[in-house]
Amino acid sequence: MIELRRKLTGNSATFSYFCPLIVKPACTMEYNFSEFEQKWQKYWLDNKVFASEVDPSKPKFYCLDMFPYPSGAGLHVGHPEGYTATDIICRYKRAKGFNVLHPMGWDAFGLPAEQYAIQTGTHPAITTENNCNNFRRQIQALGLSYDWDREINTTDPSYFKWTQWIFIRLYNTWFDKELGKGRPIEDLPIPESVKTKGKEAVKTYVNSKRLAYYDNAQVWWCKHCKTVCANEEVLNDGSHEKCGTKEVERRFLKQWMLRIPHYAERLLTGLDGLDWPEGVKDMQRNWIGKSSGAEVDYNIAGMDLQLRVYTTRPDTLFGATYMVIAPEHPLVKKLVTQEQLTAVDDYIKTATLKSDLDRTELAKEKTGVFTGRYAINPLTGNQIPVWVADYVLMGYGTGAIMAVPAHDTRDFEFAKTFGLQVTCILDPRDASPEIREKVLAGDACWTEDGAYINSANPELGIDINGLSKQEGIKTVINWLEKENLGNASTNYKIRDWLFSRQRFWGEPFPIIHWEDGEVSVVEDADLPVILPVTDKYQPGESGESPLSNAKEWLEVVDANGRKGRRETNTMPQWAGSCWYYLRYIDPKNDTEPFSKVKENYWMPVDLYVGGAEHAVLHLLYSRFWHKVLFDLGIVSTDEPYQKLYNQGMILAFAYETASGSKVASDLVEDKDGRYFHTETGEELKQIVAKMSKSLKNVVNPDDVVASFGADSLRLYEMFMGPLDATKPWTETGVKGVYNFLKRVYYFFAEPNNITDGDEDRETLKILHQTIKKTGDDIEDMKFNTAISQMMIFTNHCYKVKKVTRETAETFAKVLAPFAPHLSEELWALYGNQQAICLQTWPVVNQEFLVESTVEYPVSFNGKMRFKLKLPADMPVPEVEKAALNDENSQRWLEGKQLVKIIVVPKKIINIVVR
RNA sequence: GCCCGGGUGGCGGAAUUGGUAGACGCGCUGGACUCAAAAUCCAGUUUCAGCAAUGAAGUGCGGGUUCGAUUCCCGCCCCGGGUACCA
Repeated sequence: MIELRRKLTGNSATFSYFCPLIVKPACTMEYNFSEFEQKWQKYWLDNKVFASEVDPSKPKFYCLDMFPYPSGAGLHVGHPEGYTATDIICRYKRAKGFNVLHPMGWDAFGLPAEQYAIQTGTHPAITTENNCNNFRRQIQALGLSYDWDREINTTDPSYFKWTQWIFIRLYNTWFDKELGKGRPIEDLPIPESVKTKGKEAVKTYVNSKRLAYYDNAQVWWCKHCKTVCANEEVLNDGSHEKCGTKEVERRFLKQWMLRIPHYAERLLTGLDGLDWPEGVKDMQRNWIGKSSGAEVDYNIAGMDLQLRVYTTRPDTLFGATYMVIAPEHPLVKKLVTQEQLTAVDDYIKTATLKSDLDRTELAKEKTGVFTGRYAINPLTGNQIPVWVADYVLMGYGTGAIMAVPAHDTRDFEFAKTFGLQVTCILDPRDASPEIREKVLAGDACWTEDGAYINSANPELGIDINGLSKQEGIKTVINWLEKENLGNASTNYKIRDWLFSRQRFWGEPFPIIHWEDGEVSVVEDADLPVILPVTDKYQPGESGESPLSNAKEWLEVVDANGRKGRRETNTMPQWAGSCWYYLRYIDPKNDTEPFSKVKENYWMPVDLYVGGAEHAVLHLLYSRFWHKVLFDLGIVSTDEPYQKLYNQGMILAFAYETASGSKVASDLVEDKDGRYFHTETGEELKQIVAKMSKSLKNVVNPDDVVASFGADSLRLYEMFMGPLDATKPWTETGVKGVYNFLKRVYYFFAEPNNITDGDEDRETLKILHQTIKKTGDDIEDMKFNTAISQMMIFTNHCYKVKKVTRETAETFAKVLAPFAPHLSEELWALYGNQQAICLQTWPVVNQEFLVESTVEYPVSFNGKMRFKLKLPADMPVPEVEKAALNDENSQRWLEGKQLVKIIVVPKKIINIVVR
């Protein structure tokens, strides 16, 4: 043992300094990963090696992982994928001299702990704590370089105190449309007309401007979960994404809502400056759904009434042959004629009920009913019927439309169903003659561009025939504005955010409802409002939260003896994750959410890595809160996350029969790459599917760590393929990288392989190529190719059999971000005193990378035929000569005529012959 | 329907300001070590033809541009994700 150390450290005098760390290298030739992985994890943790503090002398790097919900099932192999990627980057950035902030925490409010409480009576806080402990243990076993002093937990009162504090800020903010920013509610100008109506009117007015408000809302209610869910939590197939059941229905309930649409434009334009995947930006743009067009007033024939519609195609106004108004539209009652009253009433009733039913009926047959009224098309002067139909939504635009059936598929379907007139005003000149004929006759719908026809009214001084679409839209809008019949207008699809849930395990709202009808927020000094002690977690059937059972907690009395009740709804799970990246900056601060100085130093997040499932909701909500905080001067940046990256999903192989039914993996037998059912003998097809308990193909990171070590798990997850790709897990793949790590250990821990003296030139070249490629690839997040380069280097070492200690140490530094435990072990084995994770990244020496000769591929007519070694600096004419005169060329030139020769220096030679 | 991704050996995947297609790994085949096995090491491995040298084909399909196309253009097919009466 001593002999070995002496050899490795090269100098017996240094021996006494050998292990300044509490840690000793294992110094055995076995790749005994479990021994030294635990040892180094303990060392990092005990010495707080990855703790970071504000240091203006260094460039900062804030690297954030989407924090997990600590479920009872523990970590799955998907978690370590993103975590390893960020860990590699953080370790690399530290080595490059950055001050790195890399925290981890728990998004721990949520349904499962609460459901478990209902079943077993165990308080969710206890379940949550156990799960967090398990998650922390599992994550620490992966050797991730988090600063654990910054760990946060959204369910901790010292955390959600500030979530409540931010809610109060939202409540006390209004959006100034002129300035395009949020401002304190005290600054809200109250119009004289409101003031004269008295105190109540002022209060109502102010409430109507707050970013957070309490109102009756038509909401989705999940009968299974006994809670409301946001629109976006109800999936296409009508099921609730949290529980998967289809027991979702419409209800009217008093709810807290946030006016996120006020920030629609800011949320949209803010995307432009962000380094995010274009796909995610597109999804957010679609979600915000900006469109521009015009609002147009239609006079109702025989009434002193106008009906306002929103259209993106004012240029098609000449083709508007009827109108449709949403069933919930406030003017329906006024509009409908006596004769149509019953029919319309009936229709509205069914329509309201219908929204309770499966909203995704594939056969979306258009329904509707005539109101008995006619509107007047302002351009044609024609009377056009006004219908009520549920294909027009109250929540978008003005809740009424002008229908242009010739050029809108929905309107066309409706017109055909009810025999309404179809007038073509866009001639599809470029379409096939058959289609064109049908469109002109009103027998087909044409939604693309064309040439305007029937689009002039000389009496009114308007004519768009012959104009382009752009000009047409502009001309009609100008005319409408001049005639005072309408104006240009912009619309957004994004709706108010339903922000309350009838659950126990969430942040209580800092709100009190007083007996006199006043609503007030809890004073900052009285925060946090903690959850009551109770043993009743069951929500009520009709929408009351479990909190309404906690009498002592619920009822409050103010100084004047006025009685009040606390808000019993709780916040949705999104709340805690909306701002957690800010709390990491200063997690123990109990006088403010975070120090301004620290915030100013660390923000924005430089890199945010997580799953694409949060592409819209979490990331949009979070940006919204951040912008409000920015407007109030609480944070220093307009956007929270500068760069975003989505890791792909890790799937597993699964098996199915010819008829498509899935077979659990333990019933599958592999015979030379073909798969058979162990019981029926039937041949099965291998497919790629999500890991699931029922398919018995779930991989537990604990098992992988136990069998192959944390470094193997880390390396495999990075080696599988590009980080953003979806890819299947294979055990043989893990063995592959495990084998690589063993080769590294066996070679570099073997004293006989490590020499003194000058390094071989070829080895230096490959070493420096490896430093360069690995560093570049880490910056590009192309970890799979970085690892393959390290494999190439290791394979080279096995060929040359000996490397210098300097080479070995340099390679250990390059490997360190990927396989930190093994690298620390080797580094200590070479007698180094300070941990490798504190070393600087090796510098690439260009001198070793320059090639003196180039091996040119020589092609004939683009087909590579042979290779030719030539000096790298040989001028092109000489390269041509050398290629043509080479003996290998003769057989390809024989009997052919040389057309030309192309030489791309240092790349290729192509000879064209005929 | 619309909006994004993506299609390369038996498998995971490399390679793009157009320049040797298949790096690296898995699997497979052969060899060394061993009484033997495991482990390890070494060699081979796109397909087809051939003992071989070598030749032909080849990056979802069909065209095009080019000395040269996985890469660029046009038209399709298939797979994955998002979204859906948003006027």
